[in-house]
Amino acid sequence: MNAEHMAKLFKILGDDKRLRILLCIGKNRCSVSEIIGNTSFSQTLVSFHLRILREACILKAERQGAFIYYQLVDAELLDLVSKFNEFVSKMPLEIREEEYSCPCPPTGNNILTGRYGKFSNLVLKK
Amino acid sequence: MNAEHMAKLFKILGDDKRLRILLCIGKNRCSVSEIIGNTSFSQTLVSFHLRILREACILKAERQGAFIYYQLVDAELLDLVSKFNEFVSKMPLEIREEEYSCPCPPTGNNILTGRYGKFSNLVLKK
DNA sequence: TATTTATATAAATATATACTCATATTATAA
DNA sequence: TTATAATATGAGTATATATTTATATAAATA
Repeated sequence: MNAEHMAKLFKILGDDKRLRILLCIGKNRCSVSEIIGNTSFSQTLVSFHLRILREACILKAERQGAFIYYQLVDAELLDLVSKFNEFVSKMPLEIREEEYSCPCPPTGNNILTGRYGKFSNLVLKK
Repeated sequence: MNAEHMAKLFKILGDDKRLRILLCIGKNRCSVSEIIGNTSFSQTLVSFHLRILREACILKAERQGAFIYYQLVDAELLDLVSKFNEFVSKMPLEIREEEYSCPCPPTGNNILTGRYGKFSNLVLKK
């Protein structure tokens, strides 16, 4: 596996607004106006993120009159994202919270003391 | 789909060094020393990233004597990452390059002029 | 052809993230 | 018990990324 290449893709997906733009487009073909309307992000912000997605070859653009339509280069990406969504929804809550911090170590304990992990109730193994 | 939650996970995976640490651990159980040895990252850097992965509930830690062993909380993540790897390896080269910039628009042209996209050879559609 | 609509872009700013440095903790060995 | 090995952590710094601001381009319309 190539960590560098993957990290680039993950980094691009690792922004909630960019993801919302991607999910908004889905497997369809959307004009920038539609995206702005659906997300309520500013025009410049949408264009900024669309450029990033386009330059990463995740989206392709096509002008039609005054409008520019965007769609996925490879729609399989959506299926992968969907699988990640299932995975995330099964994860411990912490990563889904504002200040996610899995209690590993949990409050009052320390990783160095041997007891941590919300679900494992680990104890020091000698 | 929850863009915010997914973005958090993608963001954590969107760092090549963190990914290399994850791939190094794989479905095994690795001491920090092993990770340092395999990656040749500094001890502090490895600990820094391990903390991030641990606090996101991606990794769990277990002390055994002086050593602390790390392993995936849910090994299915590796399968997902592997699928992403396949996807990335099929992508146009640009995202895999140092300065990835899909020629959309390509050099000399402009997205506004209607011709861009390495593989689509798009022309203006009226 | 002047104006408006749709969109892009460069540059400035704000914010978040990665990395390093110095130091602390725990366990083990001498 | 002291020293050493394994690891963690807080804080500072460097770097990258997101967002906004101001402006530009292209097409459509008046």
